[in-house]
Amino acid sequence: MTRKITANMEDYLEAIHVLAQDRGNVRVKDIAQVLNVTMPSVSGAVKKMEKQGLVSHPKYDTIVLTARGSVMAEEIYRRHRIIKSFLENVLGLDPDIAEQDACRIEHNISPETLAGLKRFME
Amino acid sequence: MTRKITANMEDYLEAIHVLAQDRGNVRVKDIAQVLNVTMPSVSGAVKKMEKQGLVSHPKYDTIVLTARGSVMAEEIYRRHRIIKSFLENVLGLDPDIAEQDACRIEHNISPETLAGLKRFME
DNA sequence: TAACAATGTTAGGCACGGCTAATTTAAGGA
DNA sequence: TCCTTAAATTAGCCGTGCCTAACATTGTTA
Repeated sequence: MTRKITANMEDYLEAIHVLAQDRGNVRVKDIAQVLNVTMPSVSGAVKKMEKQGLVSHPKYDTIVLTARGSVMAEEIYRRHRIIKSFLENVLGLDPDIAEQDACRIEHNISPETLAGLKRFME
Repeated sequence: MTRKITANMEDYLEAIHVLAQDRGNVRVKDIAQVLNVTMPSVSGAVKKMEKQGLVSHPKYDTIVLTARGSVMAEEIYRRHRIIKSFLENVLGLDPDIAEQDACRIEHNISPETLAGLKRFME
């Protein structure tokens, strides 16, 4: 039932989640800025996510995560935080690099490895 | 000069490298088997890699890495081994899972993080 | 040597995800 | 109210990388 989602869509989902927390409402333009893509790219991605029931987006309006989208976004962001924290606090990496790497690794890590990282930090 | 390469091409390069070490000569079929794709997919990928000067591949013949391809493949495989070793020996993960995760993470990790992992294991 | 099996390639199509250019809508100011 | 501008959308294109179906080549074997 939980349809698989691409790494790209995970990025969009996460960006929306973070923007919503920071600024309240989320527009196509904001996402484009954060993800460093053009607005048409965001439009297309959001449309796809809407079909998958992850966001709600009335035309020309702001974008809101559905319950399901929210759950997924939080899960992705949770992975992100764990990975970043590990890189920063355990490996002692520069926060910017830790952030960058977390962004990419978060899409490709198994629950087991994630649990391993977490265990390690306690 | 070192043209950037996609994660997918890295997989192909690595597979060829490993196959060459294991069995000596490498055929389209072998790569297809290892990467779990069809032969036409391999044909296309190999053609692209040939254009980039990474492999040599006479029609209907075996595939051989060029010097440049070899250097890149070894570098990728080195990353792979470090990551796998970390997951297995430091985090104590199952070797199969460590292998799987290494395969995916190796394409998305910065030199800094890699160095961090390595440092950690000494 | 002729035919068959295995291997490889080509042709053509699909999904993803990016882009630019052109159009549409919404919102604010004269 | 009308007009300008910012934001968003649509249309259309491109590259990547996968697939199936059809064709070509190689090598083996009867």
